Parts: sequence; C-alpha cells; structure tokens
Amino acid sequence: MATHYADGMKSQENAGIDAVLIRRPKLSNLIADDLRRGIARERLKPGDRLPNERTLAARYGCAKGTVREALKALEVQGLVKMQTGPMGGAEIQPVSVEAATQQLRTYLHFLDLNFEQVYAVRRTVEVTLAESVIGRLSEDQLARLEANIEACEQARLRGDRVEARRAELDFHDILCEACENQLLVFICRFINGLLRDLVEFRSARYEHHDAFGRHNANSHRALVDAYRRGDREAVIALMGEHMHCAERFMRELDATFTSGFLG
Amino acid sequence: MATHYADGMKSQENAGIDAVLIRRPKLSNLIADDLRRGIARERLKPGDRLPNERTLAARYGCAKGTVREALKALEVQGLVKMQTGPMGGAEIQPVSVEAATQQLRTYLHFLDLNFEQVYAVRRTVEVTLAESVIGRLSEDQLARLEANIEACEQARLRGDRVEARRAELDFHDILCEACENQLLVFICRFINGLLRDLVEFRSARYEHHDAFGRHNANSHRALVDAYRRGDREAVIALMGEHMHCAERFMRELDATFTSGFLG
DNA sequence: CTAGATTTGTTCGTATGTATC
DNA sequence: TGATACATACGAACAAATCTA
Repeated sequence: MATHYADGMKSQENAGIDAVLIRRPKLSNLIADDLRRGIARERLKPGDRLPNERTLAARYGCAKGTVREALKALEVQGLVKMQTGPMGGAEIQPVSVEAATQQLRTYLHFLDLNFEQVYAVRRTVEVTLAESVIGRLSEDQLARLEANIEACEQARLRGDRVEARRAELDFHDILCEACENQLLVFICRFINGLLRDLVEFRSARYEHHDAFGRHNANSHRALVDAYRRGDREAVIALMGEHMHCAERFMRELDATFTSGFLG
Repeated sequence: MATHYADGMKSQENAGIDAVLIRRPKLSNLIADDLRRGIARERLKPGDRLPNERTLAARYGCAKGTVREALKALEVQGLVKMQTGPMGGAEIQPVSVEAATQQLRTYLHFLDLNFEQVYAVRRTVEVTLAESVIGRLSEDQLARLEANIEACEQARLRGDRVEARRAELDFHDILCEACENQLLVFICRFINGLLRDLVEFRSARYEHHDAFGRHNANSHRALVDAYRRGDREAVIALMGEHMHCAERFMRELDATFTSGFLG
C-alpha cells in the first residue's frame, strides 16, 4: 500500500513539534487533544462521525496505530464509539451515564469497600427510591417487575446463582425507571452495578444462595403487591426489611480471592 | 512476509470466543478489564509497576499493539502512567477523587436537578453519616467543628452570606473525615460540592440567609454537644431535623441546577 | 560524558472479522 | 450471494527516552 502522504512532510511536522515543545508529548495524545478540540469547534453532535482511521492517519502524517490510540482515549472518555464495517468509524456519542460510572467504579474499587459499607448506603436510598415511585409505576412496568420475579425464579431453579443475583438487581433497576429524581436514580443504579460486580467474583455456599433467592422472590412479590395497592406504609416496611435481609446474606459471601496475577 | 503464528490456532481461539459470546468484545477491552481487576486483586499501590508490554502480550497471547490499547485505556482513566526507559512501563497512580467526580458532574449537568431532589438524598445519607461517626471523632476534630461554628457565626455577622453557606458545608465535610465508609463519604462530599457550587450562583433575601445561619449555628452546636455525650438518639434526631430545615431554606431559592452552574 | 541496556513510542505491511449494499 | 469498506489484530522493525555502569 502506497503512502499517500509525503515522507518529507512527516519530518517537517515532527521537527516543528520538537522545536516548539521542550519535551515532546506522545503523538497519540497530541492527536487526541486535537480531535477533542475539533469536535468542540465543529459542534459535532451525537451521530456525527469522524473521518476513518486511514484518513486521520494521512491528515496527521502518522501511522494507523497512533491514530487508534488517540481514538481509544476518546472512546474511554465516552466521547465516541467505534464501529466496524462500511460507514463505520468513530461516531460521536451523547453524554452517557456509563462513562461517569466507569470512572467512579475504578475509583471506589481501590477503596476496599465491603458489603457492610455498601449496604449502609443502599439500605436508606433504596427505601427512599421505593417510596418515591409509589403511584408512579405504569402497568407495563408492573408487568415487567412480575416477569423479572419469574425470571429470577427460573435462574434459581436452574442453579445459575450469579445470573439469579444479577437478575434480582434488575428488579431494582426497573423501579429506577419510574423515579423522577435523577440523582437518586444515579446512586441506586450505581450501587446496583457495584453489587453486580461483587457477586461476580465472590461465591457462597449453595444453601445460602438458594435461601437468598427464595427470600428475594417473596420480598419482590410482596413489594409489587403493595405497589398495586398503593400502600405506602407497606412499601417502606417491605423494602427496609428486604435491604436488611439482603445485607445479611451478602455479608456471608466468601471474600477470598485466588491470584497469581503478577507471578 | 511469513506469518509465524499458526493460522489454525488463531481460528480456534476466535471460534471459542464466538461460541461463548454473542458479540465478541474488543480484545483490548477484555485485557483492560482483566488488568483493572488484577490491580485491585493484588492490591497494587501507587508506585508499583505492571509487567512490561512484551510480557503482557505473551501472557494474553496477543500482539503488543493490543496490549498498548488496553494500557492506554487505563492511562486515560488515570490508573497508570506510562514511562519509557529501564524500570519504565505502566506505573500505578494514586486514584484521585477529582477525576472520578469530573465525569460525574458533566453528566449531572445535563439533568434537571432541583433542591428537593438533592435533599431527598442528602436527608438520609447525612443522618447515616452522622450516626456512623459517633464515638469516632477525635478531640482535634471536635475542636475543629467548634472552630467552624465560630467561623460561620463571624461570616454571618459580617453579612458574607456566600462564605457563611460554604463554611457551614465544611462542618459536614469535617464529619466525613471521621467516617470509615468511603462510599458514604464520597456521596456526602459530592453533594456538599453540588451545594457549594450552587450558593455561588443563587442568592435569597437577607432575612432568609440570616435565619438560616442562626438555625445552622444552633443545630451544629447541639450536634457537637450530642457527639461529646455520645448520645446516639440525639445525634440522629438533630441531624434529621437539621436536614429538614436546611431543605426548607434551600427550596426558597427556587432554583434549579441546570442554569449556569458548572459553567 | 559516553556507551550500552531496557522499555515505551511509532511505523509499515498484512491478515481477518464484520457490517452494509 | 458476493463485493466493498472499515475496524480489529498480528508481527517485525526502528526510533526515542531513560537508567546504569
């Protein structure tokens, strides 16, 4: 494949960069910065696409791999999403909760969080959430809550513990959909994500999982029932007790890790 | 150019991945996830280094460029810093709360948050925080709480409303210092930051500010007194009432977070 | 100060998977 | 079904930075 750009230009550009900057930053970072500025300058909106990698490499007079690293930086920041195929490339993304939570998760991952601490928060905010959606759940949402309970039961009967736990957390995410308070929703969803991560890497004995699964099914069923009746007192009491029991189970999870990561 | 790797092996690997996963995630993302987990699992501290690129490529059975993309993701997230030369490579960086909150704030910037919604959360988490630090406040921290109350009073008497509000929030940040639960601390500090940003841009009538300042001084004084006595019931009741009153005042500002804040 | 060793940074060529037409 | 366009990935080589002797 012929190089469409002139090698002489490459040298010129690099010489120029070297002359201006005392210590040359990584080329991929310079390109990433320029792309960010370009996106802002051109007022690119979600759905717009950047030029493809080959074009960008030609524009900046560098190799594909360098452009790829720059695009990777934008992708991690949630600014763009890469797609393959024709009309693929880097597509501008809307500001998403995903990017925000990802950073938070890695931050908290290093702060030795245990279940007790997570539940000290969850126990209160989930009750607040539960109360806030009383009378706001649509028939479709109620139906999906009931369908979720059924899905959890099936996962439990299959013996798929991790999937059962994850599906049970989906129940609470459905409640979030009916809540207007976006800050509360963010915190609840974020904590649900934390718990999803944690159950992935910790395991407990089967009896615990099975008992927990049955408890969750009962609690969730009673909650849906209380929501249908619009019974505020019952919703608050049920969610409070549900959180209390969930915390007790979670604390029984085995926290031992097997490693050998850095050999 | 001869391909030194066996085509058969590559196909086998890909077939395996395709069989398990509906849509194959990018290999560099899988590696990045694994590295993140590994860093947390091995409790790597700032200053520790990851294996070099060649070793990682060998471990994951992939090319160097793929490993580089994964490392780039960690670098963008502020988890590691790349360095050239001997003893170079990916060095673990201290996790900064700044990086985590920045993304979150730009996300919340697009949401229609109002005082009622913020206080629906703050009302509960501040009480949880208040309870969690009972018996854990050092004499130095108690002294600083008292000094803070005095500073707030002086700001109020000077008529410096914004400074008074900001200083009053410092009171709650001092409480955070004594709390072990880092998730709870993060949420409380983040909300305090939201409120600090807001008082910059909103002002109410003087009577409101003055009455609020006097209320805060009384509440904070009573709280410190209850902490010194180790009176759990009083702490919980006082902080609950304090939040209730604070919310009422803040709602008189009748402002939303959407306009102007976070410029 | 120089020379060598180590490790990231960058490039080029190539091959493969994947989405669109 | 095939052709096309694009990202994804591999591998070899060299350049640049940085530490040590």
